[in-house]
Amino acid sequence: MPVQEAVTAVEDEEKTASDTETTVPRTKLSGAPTLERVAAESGVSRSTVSRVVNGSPKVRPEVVEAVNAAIERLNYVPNRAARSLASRQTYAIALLVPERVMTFFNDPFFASVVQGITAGMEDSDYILNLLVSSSDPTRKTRRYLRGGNVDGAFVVSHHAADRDLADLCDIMPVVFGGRPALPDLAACHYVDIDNVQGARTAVEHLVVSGRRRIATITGPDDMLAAVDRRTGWLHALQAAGQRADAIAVGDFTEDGGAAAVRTLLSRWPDLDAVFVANDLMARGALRVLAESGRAVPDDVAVVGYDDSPAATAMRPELTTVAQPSETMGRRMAELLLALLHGDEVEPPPLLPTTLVVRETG
Amino acid sequence: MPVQEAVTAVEDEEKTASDTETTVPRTKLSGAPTLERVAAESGVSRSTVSRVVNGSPKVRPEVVEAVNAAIERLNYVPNRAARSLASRQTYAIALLVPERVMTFFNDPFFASVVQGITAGMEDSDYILNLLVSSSDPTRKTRRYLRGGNVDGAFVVSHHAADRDLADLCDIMPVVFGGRPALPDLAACHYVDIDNVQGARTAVEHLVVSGRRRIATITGPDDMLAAVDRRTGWLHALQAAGQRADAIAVGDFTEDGGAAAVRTLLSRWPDLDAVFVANDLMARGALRVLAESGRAVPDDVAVVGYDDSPAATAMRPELTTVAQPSETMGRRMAELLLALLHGDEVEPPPLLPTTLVVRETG
DNA sequence: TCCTACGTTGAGAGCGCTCTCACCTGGGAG
DNA sequence: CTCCCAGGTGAGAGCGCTCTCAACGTAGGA
Repeated sequence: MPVQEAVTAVEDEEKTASDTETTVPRTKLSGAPTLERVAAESGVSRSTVSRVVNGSPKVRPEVVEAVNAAIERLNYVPNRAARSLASRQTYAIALLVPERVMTFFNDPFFASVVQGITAGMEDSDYILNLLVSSSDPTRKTRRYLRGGNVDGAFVVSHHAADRDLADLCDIMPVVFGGRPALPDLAACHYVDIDNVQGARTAVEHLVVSGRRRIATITGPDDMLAAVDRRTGWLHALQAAGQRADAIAVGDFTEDGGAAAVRTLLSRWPDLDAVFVANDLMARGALRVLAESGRAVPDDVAVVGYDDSPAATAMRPELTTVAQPSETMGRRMAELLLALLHGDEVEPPPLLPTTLVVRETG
Repeated sequence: MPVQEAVTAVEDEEKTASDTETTVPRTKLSGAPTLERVAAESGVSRSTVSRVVNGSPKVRPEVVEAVNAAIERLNYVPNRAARSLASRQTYAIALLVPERVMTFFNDPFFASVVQGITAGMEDSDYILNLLVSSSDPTRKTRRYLRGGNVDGAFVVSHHAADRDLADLCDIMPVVFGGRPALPDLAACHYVDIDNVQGARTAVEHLVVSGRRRIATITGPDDMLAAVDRRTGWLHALQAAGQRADAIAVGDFTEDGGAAAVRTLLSRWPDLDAVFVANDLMARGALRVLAESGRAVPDDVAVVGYDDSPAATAMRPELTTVAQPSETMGRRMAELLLALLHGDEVEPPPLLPTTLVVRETG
């Protein structure tokens, strides 16, 4: 039966060729093979080829095979724009990265999350559109997002309290990395790490090793991760029947950590352990502790959070809480993909952390 | 004159509405306004609206105004897929990030470059597609790139020696961040930082401050940046009439730097300065130097490269070479945009570095 | 034997836009 | 006065795909 079709194909090509002569093509017509071409090549209709490409079950296996062979032979790749236009889906997902995160140095956490996301999307048809938005998202970004250019979005951020982001959730499925600090949590989806448990485990470790005056250096209160870690610290101390009053607030930077531990030392000179909400601050703390003549971990134990490369770069090496950042990215991808697929999803569980015991506590 | 047109618009809406009743729309038809709609609203043809949207000069100013008003009123955003399909341009650019770079994210350098790129693209119609490719780029990535889904590509990498990437240059404009280690350089475009001059300046600084035995710790030979830095070191020493034999190869990690400086110390115990090809290795070197009882900078001066946050985190603070990473990203964006626009471009000049003198030399 | 049902397939109408071309004006040249 | 040209405009044909619907066997039941 391919005879007639083969003729059609030839005619087609000739017509194309002569068209080329007369109408002057805007770009090389020779370019990508189309569905039409594959149809001619395999002797079926465009519709059937489309079905094969999209994995419809209602095509005879032998036809599927023939079409796939033709696709292979022609090296056919579907045209995304055409597909989008016809199906009203973009097969694109926005990856929103607040500018702050980009400049936020040395935080391999986000890089890992993004890597997890990309890994999780690998087998899907979706691609990622990188949007680095400043604190005041530009007209371009907004228009882009509202203009129906993406089917969904990831938000990778520490404090995702943007008003625009909340609205975004109404237009398309959005998955946040970390519980967003949004008023209406119900509307949006997120994957989070169990910061409370992570901190709690760290502090329990300190308690078990005999520490009796355990302070903490927290992050800014507008970052939920920081708040959660402090809560974990509190719970562990309450469970152990210890006082939980030695708190200093840092800003997640090394200098902030240094300043915070100085405050701590002056108000609670008898402290014998500090749980620090991230590694960078822990480094600052270590420095000040050394300057003040206290031995780590003999006089004061220190436990950080993140298990960043900085942790092993310190002397002594930092005991810290490792976060499953890449897993987080993967879960985010899975969640969004499910949402996009229209599946009924339930909130994914909090991801567990791991305490990495090194030299400081 | 809008009377007749207004009627048309109403009819249009009614037809749409009744269609909705009978044919059952796949998605809410109410959705985005189309060119057609804007045309009806402003009483001109679709063609004219298209001209206005694309900034054609051959439209009467008053018409332009009327159309823009309608666009504003309707909150019209052009449909990217339709535009792509018709114009055979995608208005998308691939941002290729080798996986290694993601994991190797001790390096705020890349984050800055990416930020520069996004900043440079802000005012264009193009958007970025993030493609994190493993060393063996997946089928998906390849197909995506060859499938005509992007108009151009950025490659952000240390060693861009991929064979696939070379081929990519034949299909579309590609701009590399850093001179690619490709056989046929002529075919592709890049923006690079003047590593030779950066290193040379650093070493000259050492020479001027009276150092007489200046060693270097280089990076791997397959990274052009490393090779260039070593060349700069060589040139400076030759110009100063000093011996240039004290070389140890590192791997850009802290431990690599430590090992390298140990080698250096054992073979050239009289060295009084080390130029280290990146900050991370410099940290390792500093540690070993301290362990070996040498004072920095009194006995041995150390100069790093990158001016990463790590530089200021060290004690003593590291003298190092700052790279204009964000500028590099910006230039990359400008270059690719020009290429895409069809402009005749000449290779951009090497970007100058800055020596940041701190405490180590 | 006819009718219905099902499983496959093809035809064709768009999706929203760009771009060519033909058409209209009006003004200057012949 | 006619012709031509140019700027400005609209009509209409696609771009490559999806999706509905109708048409086609073919097989089962009445």
